[in-house]
Amino acid sequence: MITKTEFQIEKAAPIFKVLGDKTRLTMMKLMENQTCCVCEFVEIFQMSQPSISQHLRKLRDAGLIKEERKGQWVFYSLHQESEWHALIESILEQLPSQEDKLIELEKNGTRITCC
Amino acid sequence: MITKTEFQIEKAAPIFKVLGDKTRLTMMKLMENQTCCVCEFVEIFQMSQPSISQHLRKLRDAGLIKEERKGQWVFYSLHQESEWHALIESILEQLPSQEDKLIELEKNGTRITCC
DNA sequence: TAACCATATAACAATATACTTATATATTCA
DNA sequence: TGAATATATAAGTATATTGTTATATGGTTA
Repeated sequence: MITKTEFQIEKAAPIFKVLGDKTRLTMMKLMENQTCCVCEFVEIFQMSQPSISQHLRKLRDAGLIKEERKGQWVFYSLHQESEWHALIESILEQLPSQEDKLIELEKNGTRITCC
Repeated sequence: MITKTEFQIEKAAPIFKVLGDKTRLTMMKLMENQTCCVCEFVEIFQMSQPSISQHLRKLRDAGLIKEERKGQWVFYSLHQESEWHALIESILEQLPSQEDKLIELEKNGTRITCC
């Protein structure tokens, strides 16, 4: 017999797995306070666009973020209505701000066209 | 240049990765309130002893738990002095109790010799 | 409509993960 | 000391993960 608590911990583990990658964890921290565009992430992480898309997909499939299309751009932000949102917030607040990465973009003049 | 915040999030991601497995996450929740013996885990998870040992090693290598040998048995418990302990506690308290798994052992009469 | 941009998906390769079985090590006890 | 018990490690295998390049999709604009 599968008890309720077993079910819950089995649902929680994949949430941590998806957070267990430095790219995705940094993405989540960046989205803690703002909506981010795919092309921003591509700049920030210096990683191929498909790779960024695939990371975002995992976060979205886990229900942690939501997407919003605006013209040709897609913006991602935390999915506030997620059943995991309280847990996620309590985790993110214990991680250091990653806003310097956005500021870095400004400085380099590699700020993105879309935003 | 690697900034301090980059370093920290790069250190945090592997912590979530190690929690991102249902066996290890359940182990952590069980150890939240008590010290557990390897053989208990073997019974609870109905998994081979080497597999249990390997999971415990990952938790230990991440600095999340500590071991204490008592005779032929090895007991594991949360590593309270870990730099991650506050984060870990805040996570575990949001997960459902797994104590029913220990109670189940009692009922089945498969309670372990060591404890 | 055609060219162009942003994003997603597909297919693939390299590496990591989580089991398994076999074996080594450490401790107890007869 | 030798057998028994508990745990750890090694080696191998199947599967999962994360990146890549190539291509498809969707929206914009000339």
